[in-house]
Amino acid sequence: MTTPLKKPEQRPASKQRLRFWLRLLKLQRHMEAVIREKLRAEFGTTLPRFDVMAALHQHERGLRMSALSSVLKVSNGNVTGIVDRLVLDGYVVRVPVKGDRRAMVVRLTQKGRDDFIHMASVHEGWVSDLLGELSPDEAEAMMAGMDRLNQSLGEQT
Amino acid sequence: MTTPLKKPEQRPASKQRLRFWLRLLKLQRHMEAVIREKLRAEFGTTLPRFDVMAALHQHERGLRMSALSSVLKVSNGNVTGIVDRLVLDGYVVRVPVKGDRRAMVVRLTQKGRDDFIHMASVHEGWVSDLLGELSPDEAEAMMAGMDRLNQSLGEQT
DNA sequence: TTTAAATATTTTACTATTAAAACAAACACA
DNA sequence: TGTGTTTGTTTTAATAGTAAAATATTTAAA
Repeated sequence: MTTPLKKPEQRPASKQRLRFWLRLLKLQRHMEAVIREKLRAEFGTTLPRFDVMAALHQHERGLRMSALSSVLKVSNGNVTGIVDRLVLDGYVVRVPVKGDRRAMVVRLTQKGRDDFIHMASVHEGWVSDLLGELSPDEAEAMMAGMDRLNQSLGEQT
Repeated sequence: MTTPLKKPEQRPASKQRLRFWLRLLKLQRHMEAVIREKLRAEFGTTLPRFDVMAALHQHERGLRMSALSSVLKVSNGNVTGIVDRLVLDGYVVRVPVKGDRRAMVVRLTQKGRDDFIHMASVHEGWVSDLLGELSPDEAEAMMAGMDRLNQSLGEQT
């Protein structure tokens, strides 16, 4: 123990980091709530559906179910349900993988691609508006910090 | 239109802010996943339960259901279910409000208080470890940015 | 080649989440 | 005093999320 007195500042670094985390959570939750609501109101869709479509848009050739859940960092069973509903609505297809009868590749349909491109551009505007307070330099500085944290988190676990 | 040329950098600020948002999400999701898993493994509880208990711990006198959902920024119905389960397990109680037979105040039980205090201190350690890369100055600088953003979000909506 | 282990996905059971509807009680006011 | 509106909470129906079990297939090993 380095501070044997009453309770002057027991572990300031730890308290500060906790405050940091609570601020981050507040910002993230607020932004996410706004984006969810706008996706619902303007496009009748949801954030997880948007996320799946975004991942598939980045990987034109499609992704296996397991790759999709790993990219999105959610469970396999979760992705199964979301993809089921996207298939129902004609935004994605499940394609059997030649040479491995267990696996399925999920891919955007043309309709899925067209709709996503439109939604993504509007979405970018929402995000930009929400972060309007941020100057480019400030954004860059904070991103550097977040990148370091993300990297250190990747190394753990 | 200010940039009538091909597509040199259509709206760089907007792209940068989008990247900022994706970094923030990644960090938040990773940290949240770790914390969820630890809460489950070490304490057999969940993040929403922890959040409710944290809110009630800050408000010793208890909170109405509606105040609770407003503090946590989740829907009324959501809180109903979480509180139901916390009541079942003896961590919180619903107390009728004198003078308004519609309302209920939710409060921590002694057991709830004791357990929360213990969990909260361990939780603080987890968060501190996850953010170990962050220097105090850096944390302070980033928090200032997040505070400005949180404030500007509060003003909108 | 049969068997065992690993892999890919889905299913199951449960908690969490929302929006909207349903209820009950309080309030406003003619 | 009714009666219509607002307020506080729960219920309902749907999607989302998890861990764990189940299934099917592939790979490895004996």
